[in-house]
Amino acid sequence: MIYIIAGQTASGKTALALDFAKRIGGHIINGDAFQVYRGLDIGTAKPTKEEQSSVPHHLYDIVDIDQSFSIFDYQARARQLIDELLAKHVPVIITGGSGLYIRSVLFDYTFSPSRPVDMSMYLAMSSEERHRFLQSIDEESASKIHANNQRRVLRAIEIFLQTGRKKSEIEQDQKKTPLYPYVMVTLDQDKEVLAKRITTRVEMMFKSGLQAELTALLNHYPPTAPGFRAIGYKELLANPDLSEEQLTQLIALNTRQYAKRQNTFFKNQFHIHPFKTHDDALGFLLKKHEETHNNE
RNA sequence: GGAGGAGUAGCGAAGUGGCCAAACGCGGCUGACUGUAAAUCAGUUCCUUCGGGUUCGGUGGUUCAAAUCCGCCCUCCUCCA
Repeated sequence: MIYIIAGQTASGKTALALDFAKRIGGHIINGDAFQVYRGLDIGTAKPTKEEQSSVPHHLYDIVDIDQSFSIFDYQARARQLIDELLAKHVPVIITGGSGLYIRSVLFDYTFSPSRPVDMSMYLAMSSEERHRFLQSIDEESASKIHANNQRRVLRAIEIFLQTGRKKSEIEQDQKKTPLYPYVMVTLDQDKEVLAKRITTRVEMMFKSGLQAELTALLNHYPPTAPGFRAIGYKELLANPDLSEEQLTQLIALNTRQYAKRQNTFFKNQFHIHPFKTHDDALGFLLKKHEETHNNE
């Protein structure tokens, strides 16, 4: 059984995962796109060293900030890890806020090994032309992807060029049921409560030395490194003239908007059990764990 | 006290007689999501029983018709005293 603790950023996932893991002797697997980066500690609210050593943690700090890391890498590493742990009957707890990453592990998402293809011709097209081209090779995908969503249109074209198959066709062939049995819990704070928590958290990040962390990292990595696209870092890099107060507001705003998108994704893409409090969620998870234990 | 300028939807800001419930941006809300996902994109945003109703600082006028023109009042800004 895989336990998934998801929810919006700053909702209290880390603490819940820690408590639950300790109670059942489980291992925690990171389900967060930016906590995989070494050095991004304060801004990503990564579990502290002490927390990480109190329970086995996986897939944290596995790549450098200037390395690219994608769902493809995540899926492969997470699945391998899950298989190993389950084989040893170790309960697996995935926690994080990157819904798509978690989905790609649980469901039969298939990513073909990437083969470089020349996209320059398509990059040069207008978005209308590009969308029309996609229509000509994969009508179904074109109908699902808005012409303005250039990133997705391009990817659908790229898939076709790399594999010779339509994106829609590849997805058609995938199993629709989860690959692993799972229970998923989310922590849902009221909007106002979450907004306050986010602001407080951003203020804390500055107090803990977010600026200094970034400055130190910039001695080793270029500001364009993939890891620096994370909220909390990208704002600092893009707005060197803003005051700490203004930056706090900007980061909090971006975080709130991100939290909203997370909420939509979890609510609509998974079967979830939502809870408002840490204790309720923990109680539910423990009960679930007991049930599955008795069935084994 | 005098001279100018400004007050438009949650905020910023266009509009200066009819095509205005009012462009656009931000924020808010809802949604999509299969290799950048802490990303990218879409819809929506005065009220409504969907017939309509009530708006552009306030008020009184002019006009077939006013956010737009005129009078008075209120508030804010700049300059002169």
